Amino acid sequence: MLTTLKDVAKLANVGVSTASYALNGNKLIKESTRKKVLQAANELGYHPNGNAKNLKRSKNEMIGLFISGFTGPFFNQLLEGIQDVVVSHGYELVVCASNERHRMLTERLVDGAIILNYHIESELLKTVASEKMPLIVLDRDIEHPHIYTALLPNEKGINQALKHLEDKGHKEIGFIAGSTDSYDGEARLNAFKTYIKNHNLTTGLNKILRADFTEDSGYDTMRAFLNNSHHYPTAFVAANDEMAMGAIRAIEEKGLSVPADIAVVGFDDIIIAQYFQPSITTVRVHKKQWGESVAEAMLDILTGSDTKHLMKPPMEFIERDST
Amino acid sequence: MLTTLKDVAKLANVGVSTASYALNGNKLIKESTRKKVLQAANELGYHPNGNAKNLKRSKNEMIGLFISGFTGPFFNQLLEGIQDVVVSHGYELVVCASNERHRMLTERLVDGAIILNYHIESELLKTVASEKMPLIVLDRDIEHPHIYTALLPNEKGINQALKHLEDKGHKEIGFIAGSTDSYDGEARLNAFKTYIKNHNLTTGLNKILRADFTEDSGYDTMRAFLNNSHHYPTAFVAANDEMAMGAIRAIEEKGLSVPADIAVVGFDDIIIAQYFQPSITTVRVHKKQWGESVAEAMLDILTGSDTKHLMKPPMEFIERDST
DNA sequence: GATTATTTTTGAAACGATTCAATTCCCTCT
DNA sequence: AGAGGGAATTGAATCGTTTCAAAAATAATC
Repeated sequence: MLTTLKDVAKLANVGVSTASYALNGNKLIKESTRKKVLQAANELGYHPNGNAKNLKRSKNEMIGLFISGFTGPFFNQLLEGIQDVVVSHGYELVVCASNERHRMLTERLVDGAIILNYHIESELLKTVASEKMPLIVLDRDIEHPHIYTALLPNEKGINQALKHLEDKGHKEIGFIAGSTDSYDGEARLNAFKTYIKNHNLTTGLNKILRADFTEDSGYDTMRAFLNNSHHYPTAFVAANDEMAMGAIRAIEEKGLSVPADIAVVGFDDIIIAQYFQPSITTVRVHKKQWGESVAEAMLDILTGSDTKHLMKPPMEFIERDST
Repeated sequence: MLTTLKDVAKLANVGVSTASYALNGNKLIKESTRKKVLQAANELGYHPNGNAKNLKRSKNEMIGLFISGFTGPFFNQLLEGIQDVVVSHGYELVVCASNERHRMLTERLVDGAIILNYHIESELLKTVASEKMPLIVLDRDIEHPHIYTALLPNEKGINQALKHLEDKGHKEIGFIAGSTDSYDGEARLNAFKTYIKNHNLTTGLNKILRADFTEDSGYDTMRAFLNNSHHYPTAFVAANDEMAMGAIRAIEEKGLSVPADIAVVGFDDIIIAQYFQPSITTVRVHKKQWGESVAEAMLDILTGSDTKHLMKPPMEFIERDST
C-alpha cells in the first residue's frame, strides 16, 4: 500500500491533523514538530493523494485546455501563451485532446476550462459550466452566465485580405472554405460573402470551394476545380494557410503561375507560410498573445476580479509572394 | 452547491447506492428504476465528482504525458501517436508542461506517466514510481523496478549521417551540439565522437560547437565560429534540424554555399526541413510511431500483460539538398 | 499555587463517490 | 398460509485528505 498521511503521522509520533498542518506550513505548529513531520514524510517518500486533497478542498488549482487534437501547427503557440500565464500564477495547466468522453472536464478535475474543441457539444458545456468552474470558449458563441467567449476577429482579417486583393486590381475572387463544423472557418466564409456583396465583386457559389483545412484537401479541391472549369477567378482566399499551400501546389501543377495567374492568400500565418515557395501572403493571428489574454482572463475570473482581459487578439496582414 | 449523487437519489426516490449502481450500469438494478435514476440525473445535469470517484476506486483511467513545454515542432507528432493509442484503449490522456511542481504526477492524478521533461529530477521520479503508477521515461535512463525506458536510437542515426558524409568524401566534420541537459543531445554528441575516433576522421574539440537547440542559437554559434576561424570543416552534423537551419543561414550569410562549401545534416526531420532552402538532409525520427509504441507499452504495463512493446522506434536517413 | 491566557496538538466530521453485507421485496412452491 | 429463494434495494463503511472545535500543554498573571 502506498504511504499515506497517517503513516507519516505515526512515524513522526503526532496526530494526523498535526501532520497535515505541518506539511501545509500552518504557523500554529511548533517548528520542532514540523521538522519531525517533514523528516518522516521525506523518509517515507510521502506525496499527498491529490484526489483526496482536491475532494476535501473542493478545488484543484488546475486549469484545463481542451483541444481536438495535436495535429496542425496552429496550437503550439497558443499553448505557449496559455502555459506561461497559467504557471506564473501558481496554477497548473493540463491539456486534453479527447473526442468522446471528456472526463477531465465533466468530472470537475479542473477549476476552469478553456475550450477549443468542436467535438464537445455546447449542450454539454452548459451543463458543466458553473460558478465553481467557469469556461472560456474559443470556437463558438454561447450564452451562459459562466461561459465566456474569446473569438478571433475573423471578419477583420478577411476584410483586410480582400481589401488587399482589390487594391491589386482583382475583380473576381474565390474562396476555399474549411469544414463546416469550424466556427472560425464559417465566420471567415461569411465575412467573405458579406464583403463580396457589399463591394460588388464578382463571384458565384461555384467559386466557393469546400475543403477541410488540410493541405491535401486544398490540393484536391483546387485541382478538381481547375479541371472542371475553363474560367477561373484571378485570386483566392483560403480559410487557412495549409489549404492555401495545397491550392498553390495544384495551381502550379496545372501550369499556371502564382501570383501571376492566380493570387492566393491564406490565414493564420503558420510558421511554414514564410518558407513555402512562393511564400504565402496571409493574415497573421497572434496566437501566443491570444493564449496569454485568454489565460489572464481565466485567472481573473477564478480569483474573483471580474475580467477586462477578454479583448480580441490583434491581427496583422502580411504581404508575401503569393499575391 | 453543485448537484451530487445524493441529490439524484433523492429526486429519483431511491437510495444513494441504488443511484450509483444504476448510473454505472450494474445489472442488478431493475430496468425501471434505472430509468428513473437516469432521468433524475439528467434533469439535474448531474456529473459525478471525479475526485471522489477516483479516490474511492483508487484509479483514474488517465495517463499523463509530461513535457517541458510546447515550443518546437517536435512534439505534435509524438503526441498524436500517443493520443491515438491511449484513447483507443478507453483511457484519457492529459498533457502537462510544468517546470516546478508537477502535481498531476506527484499527487497521483494519473495511473501512469510518460516523461519527456528534463526539468523533472530523476530522484523525484523514483519516489513517485510504484506498482500503482508506472513510468516510462523518454529522456533519460533510470534503474528502477517501475520505471521503463524508451530511448531513441541516437547512435544509429548519427552513424548513418556520418557514413553518408564519409561516402560523399568528407574527411573533416564538425558537430553542432545542443544544450547539455538533453539526454538525446548528449547521446548524439557522444555517438559523433565515437564514430570520428573509430574512423580516423579529423576533427578537434574546437569543431564541436555548443548551441541550445534553437534556430537562433545555431545561427549565432556558426556565425561566431566562421568569424573566428580561417579554416573550417567541409561538413557539419547538427543535433537537431532547427540548429542546422540556423547554421545554414549563418554560412550563407558569410558568402559560402551549402552544400558546396559546407554540407550540413540535421536530425529529427521536422516538417520545415523539407521546405527550407536548401532542403535539409536529416535523420528522420518516426515520432508518431514512437509515440504509439510508448503508449502501447504503457497500456500493456497497466493492464498487467507485461510488455514487449518497448522497441526503439525506427530511424531513417533522408538525403536532401543540404549535403 | 490557583486562575487565566496563549500555544500546540488532536479526534472526529466532513468531502462525494463506490461497494460490501444486510435487508426488504416479490414470487413460486409445498 | 408459511417457507424458501432469487432479485432488487439500501445503510454504512471506506478512500485520504482538510479543518473545525475542543482538549492538552505551556506560559503568564496576580
